[in-house]
Amino acid sequence: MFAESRIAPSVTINQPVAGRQRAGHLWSSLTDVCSLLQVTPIAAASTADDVVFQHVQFKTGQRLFTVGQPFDALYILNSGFLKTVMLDEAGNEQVLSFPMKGDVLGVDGIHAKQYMSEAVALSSCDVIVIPFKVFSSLGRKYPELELSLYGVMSRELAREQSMAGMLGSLSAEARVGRFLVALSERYAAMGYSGKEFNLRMTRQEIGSYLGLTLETVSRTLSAFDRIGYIAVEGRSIILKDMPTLKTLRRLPPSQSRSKEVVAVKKSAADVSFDAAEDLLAA
Amino acid sequence: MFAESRIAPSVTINQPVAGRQRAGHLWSSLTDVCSLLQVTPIAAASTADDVVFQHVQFKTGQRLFTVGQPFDALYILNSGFLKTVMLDEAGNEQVLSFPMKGDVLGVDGIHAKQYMSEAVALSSCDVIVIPFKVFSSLGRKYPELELSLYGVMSRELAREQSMAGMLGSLSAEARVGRFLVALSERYAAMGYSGKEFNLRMTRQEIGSYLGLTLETVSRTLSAFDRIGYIAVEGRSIILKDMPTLKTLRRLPPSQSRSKEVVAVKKSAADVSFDAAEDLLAA
DNA sequence: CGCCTTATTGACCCTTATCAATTGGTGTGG
DNA sequence: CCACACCAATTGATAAGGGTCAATAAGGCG
Repeated sequence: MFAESRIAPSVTINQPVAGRQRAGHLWSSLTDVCSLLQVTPIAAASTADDVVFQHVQFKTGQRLFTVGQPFDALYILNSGFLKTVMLDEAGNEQVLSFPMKGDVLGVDGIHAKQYMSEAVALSSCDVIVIPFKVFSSLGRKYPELELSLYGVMSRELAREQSMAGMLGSLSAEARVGRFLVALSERYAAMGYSGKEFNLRMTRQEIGSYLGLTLETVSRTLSAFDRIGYIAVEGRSIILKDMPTLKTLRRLPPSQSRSKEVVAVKKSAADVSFDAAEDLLAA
Repeated sequence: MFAESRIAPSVTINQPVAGRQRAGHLWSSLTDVCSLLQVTPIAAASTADDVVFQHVQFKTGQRLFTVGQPFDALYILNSGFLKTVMLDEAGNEQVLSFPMKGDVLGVDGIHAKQYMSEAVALSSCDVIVIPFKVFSSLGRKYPELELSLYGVMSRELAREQSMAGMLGSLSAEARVGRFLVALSERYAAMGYSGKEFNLRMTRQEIGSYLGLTLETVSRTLSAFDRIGYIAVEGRSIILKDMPTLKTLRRLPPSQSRSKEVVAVKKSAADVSFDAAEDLLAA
């Protein structure tokens, strides 16, 4: 039983935390949760292995929580794929993120005591439920733990910031290119192939996430394929030129070049710039 | 001394926390900080009035911290105006926010132990420095305090999310309109007039923040003025039709209308829709 | 007082949204 | 088991929103 609940972290990182069976549900220990979060296991945590967290399964299309629902728990994704969405005043969905294994969900509900977004399963999912009350009392007991939540939120904030930067200043090609590379890196971090993978979301959802229409996403993918940066066939993607995809030139829309930094890094930048022009010419 | 350091919250909200003079610098108590953050004063805080936080002054153009600088403190803006910016790979500035009194700065540095953005003074500023070590130990002593940091970060995250939504789906007019209204509401919350105020930032900076060019910002403001939604003259703004500015129609770019919600709220929505068309016609 | 930054406005056109038609895939019911 | 319906994706035609370039005016600030 102990052996099962304490698999070596290096192994658990690349496959779902097994947890243990009890009363027909899966449960995870604090140690399991830490390894899932890639947090250096808390020294004292093993003494608290009696604290267990419940797993819940969701099928495609189901929602973990919805906008306005009272906030009471954080969720950690153990396996499967999700999207999180905001709803504007007209009820239109705007995709905010595509959480994957190890990601924390529901953080935006802490402030107003109700969730500000919705999390929708894009596949069968297994999530660990962390009641917020339990979490914060644990945080008091293990300062490293609360620091790690600060870390998670801070990272999330930084991600959202660079997302805003991207939406504000990059061309469609650059957005799609970076999106693919980001996905690739996350798959790779999970132990899957970073070169070949299947998209779990529709063009519509990608477009909503990137601030583009589904047609533009489709066209851009087709263009990338034609040029040879990738191979697409429906939702299957093979990346062939990640460096170029990652650095595709921003057509300088917010030309907010600080006058100090004008002619910086000519060589490296212009390589990807030329590549972008090829793309447009094709 | 007590009287000075514990001004009634209702008063301190609308004017800089005075703090107390000591060794040529201003200092604030924990109670002062709480009132600045609009956090319900911590019950036990008065017993900890020996904990004081240093104020620091910055002049226009100076930076509170820069990208890559080791993270060691959070900052709370006591008076003045700032911008925070990210730098892309080419060194171009992208404006992320325009912090005002009571806002917390530096949160994005927690995760990687170094600041991910820069904070630049747009006017003379007075900020309170909260060494993060001090903060987290205080958090352990006063759970309400740490909860309030969670709250701040969570709110910040939600703000950033709706910002991303706005960048991804709203027209230039809608962005500028909402920007003005948001500014207005923040000025009002600080006790200033929400109807008439001066912009503290350039068109360039507004554009960078909204994902537009300075020309588009300028043109949009001129158009608003022509129609009568506002009166502009350089950086002075008078809002004349806030409801319309706030609800200016989103030209449906990411037409991700969920099929359930199609013909919702006709009357209210179409009023602002018509208004938007007037704008474009003018 | 004069320089330099900021703002305004016009002309042009490129990128990307919009509208529309077609195909392929999947699931369901006759 | 096939036909039909439905959804995702691709691709083309068209146009407009907003970016780029440029010239001028209006402010600050040393």
